[in-house]
Amino acid sequence: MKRARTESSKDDRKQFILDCAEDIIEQGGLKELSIAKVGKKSKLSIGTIYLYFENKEEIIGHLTLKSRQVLLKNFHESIINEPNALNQVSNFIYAYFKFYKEYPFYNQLVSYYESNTGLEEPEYLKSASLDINMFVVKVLQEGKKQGLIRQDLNELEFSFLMWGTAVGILQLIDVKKEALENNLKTTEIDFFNSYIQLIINSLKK
Amino acid sequence: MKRARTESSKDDRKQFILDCAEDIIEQGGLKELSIAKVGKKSKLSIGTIYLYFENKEEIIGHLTLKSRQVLLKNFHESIINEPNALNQVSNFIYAYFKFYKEYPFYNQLVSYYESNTGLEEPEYLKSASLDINMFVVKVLQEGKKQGLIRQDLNELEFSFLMWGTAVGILQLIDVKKEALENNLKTTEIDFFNSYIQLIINSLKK
Amino acid sequence: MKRARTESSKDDRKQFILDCAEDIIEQGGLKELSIAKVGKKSKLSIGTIYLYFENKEEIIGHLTLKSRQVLLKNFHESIINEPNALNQVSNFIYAYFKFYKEYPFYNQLVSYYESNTGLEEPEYLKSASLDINMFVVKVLQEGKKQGLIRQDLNELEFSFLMWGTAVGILQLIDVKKEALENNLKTTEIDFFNSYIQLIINSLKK
Amino acid sequence: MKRARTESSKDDRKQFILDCAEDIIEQGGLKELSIAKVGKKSKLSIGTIYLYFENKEEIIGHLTLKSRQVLLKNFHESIINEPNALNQVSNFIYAYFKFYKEYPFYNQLVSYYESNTGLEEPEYLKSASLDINMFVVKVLQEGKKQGLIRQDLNELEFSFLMWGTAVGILQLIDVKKEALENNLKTTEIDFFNSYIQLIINSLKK
DNA sequence: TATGAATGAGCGTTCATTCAT
DNA sequence: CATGAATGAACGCTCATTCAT
Repeated sequence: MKRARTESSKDDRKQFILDCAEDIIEQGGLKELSIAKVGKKSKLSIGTIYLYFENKEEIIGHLTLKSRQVLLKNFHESIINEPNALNQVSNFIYAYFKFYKEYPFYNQLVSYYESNTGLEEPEYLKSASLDINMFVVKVLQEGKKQGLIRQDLNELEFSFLMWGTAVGILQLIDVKKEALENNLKTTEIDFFNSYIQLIINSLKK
Repeated sequence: MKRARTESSKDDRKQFILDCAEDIIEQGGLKELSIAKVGKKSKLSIGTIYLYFENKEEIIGHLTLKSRQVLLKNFHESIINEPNALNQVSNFIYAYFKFYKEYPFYNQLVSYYESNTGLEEPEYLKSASLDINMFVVKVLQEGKKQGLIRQDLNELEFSFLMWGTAVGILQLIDVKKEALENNLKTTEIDFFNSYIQLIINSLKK
Repeated sequence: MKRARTESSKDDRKQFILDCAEDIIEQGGLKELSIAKVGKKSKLSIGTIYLYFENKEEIIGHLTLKSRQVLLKNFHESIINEPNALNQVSNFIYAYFKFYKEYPFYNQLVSYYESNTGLEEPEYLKSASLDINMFVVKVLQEGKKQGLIRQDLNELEFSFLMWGTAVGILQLIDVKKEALENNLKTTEIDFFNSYIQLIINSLKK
Repeated sequence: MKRARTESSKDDRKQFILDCAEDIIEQGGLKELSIAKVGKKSKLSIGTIYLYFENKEEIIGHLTLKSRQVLLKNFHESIINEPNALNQVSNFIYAYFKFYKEYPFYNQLVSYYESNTGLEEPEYLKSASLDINMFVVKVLQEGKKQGLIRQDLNELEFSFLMWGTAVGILQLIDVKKEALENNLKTTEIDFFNSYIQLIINSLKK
């Protein structure tokens, strides 16, 4: 009993630290995150931060985890009340766009392991990642059942294709915003809708 | 004559420094690039580096420019002797895959300006970027003429869609290599070919 | 209690760092002051210095403030037991001479903000500066009351005149010491006394 | 003959380099002066600069010399057509004010030896300095003859007093400009005129 | 005479991590 | 559990001076 309470209060503290770290990133990007700043924001000492997390990387890992969980939750919410599987696809891709607008630092977290450590993702991150894949797979399977999606589709493969292309498109929107506006004379949202159409068309029979 | 030799030796030195910088990035990512390390690798003093480049950003800018030029060159080479425009598309997308394998740090360079400085890309980088877009546009226009590509296609928009999605797919291949192998039981190259198919299908009439 | 002790030890450390910085300036001028040198002198690491001061400027600011406070204290002490306001003037100008001999780097600190940063002095420095002016003003007012100083004197203006001329005379004594001795056949102290006479005469009725 | 021509052309070159150095200081203060910048401005190589001057200090020394010579020339010009010696004093002090406004970097040069090297001034600087003193001495002697200046005045001593106080007043005007305006509600020129009056009054019988 | 490439110690500043309390 | 002072290597960058040509 006592253990349980302690554990939970430890988790609360952990979560609190993560929230503070998130605030910092939200305001200035991943490069602004430092342990000292987390300490200041949380009003905990630096040493205490290291009591709950082994190192900075672990904090970033947990933030990544959390953001993936939030993303999946958003995906689920985006399709309730929408029976048509193809529309569901549109919906959750669009949910990703909104998610990215709300957490613009998300891709920085996602690409953290690749660009900043060269290390593999830890197991819990892989797992959260696969959860998202499985969500997509289920929607695509339902689409097949509904006869809206071509039968020869490899759902899991397509889930990876969607994941990769969506991340890339959002990065491009971020980095090339000006080029899109000046050369293509389009808006972010119109461009993203073209991307959604690209995906939808390649799913149809 | 003497002038020409001197200028060229200065350019050689510049190129040598860039090569060293590239080596460093190749081995440890953009975050590993520091002037001191370039100095060590090139066996030049720190001051000498600054004789050839005004600051670190200029080095990164040159590397980015060079990689874009190489990419465009690869694109051009990938389509000579291939008359069919749709095949040309396959070819240059695949050329991008090969390019990325050779310059795996490429995307880090691309996103450098946004994520690390908050500044816009300098004009010469934007221009090199647009050159690539225009290459793609021309191939797509030719495809329309050949009756292989749907007439309602917005070529420039599609060039951006290709750019963004291809970058994302290659990143995913890098980061999720293991997941692709373990869960999807596929190879990088097969997965990338699926991506090419996705693009080709969405171009066809 | 514990808090008080901690706070005071932090202040002690701060003061210790300032003392080390002062030593360095005293030995080689303001241009010799560097954080690394302060670290070496204090046997603290560079990082520790930055634990107590935000940046080098803050260190210089504190030294400047301290020296102004010491100067004012010396002024006060120089006039106790001296009822005659004109004598008080002589006394505190002479106190400035002694102060400058003890803190020969003083003028370098004063002109630091203008010549080295182009920035204005921070408010607390301006305030300490004005305190000194107001001390002078009070003495001059008292001199008027005593009928020793001409009634048409603008006290505040004269306090600035004294400030400026005294600084200049002491600088000259420093830089032209040899010329004073060789050409003028006088000593520092005699020359400075002539300056005091100049001031006193221009105050008299 | 040939030697003479060579020497003179060498002097021309030296002068040209000094002019370039002066331009740089004029634009950004003494701290902006670097040999590389002088090289760029003069379109001479760094090595060539070192052919004409042993080190940076020597350049600064020569600039100081030149400015003292210009100052003396201005002093002379300020008193022609003015027979009254007391007015001559006013005139040349005011000429100093104008000189300082035109060459605001002047005091930086003057105090360079003290604050930046701790070394004595070289002989040629001392000599130029004494020339200025002697100019003042002559005017003061003339004033005595004219019966306008008190007979007990030590002219040489007073020339040093003037020199020191004037430099100090101009420094104060520079550094404390804001304080003068905000607290004293006066202008530079009015304040400087008060200083002139202070000097004139202390000269009078 | 003239060049200018090269040096390298130095600068102010940051920050992940440790550890004695 | 919790603290936070302390570390020190690393960063990007500057610049007076040297020296081989």
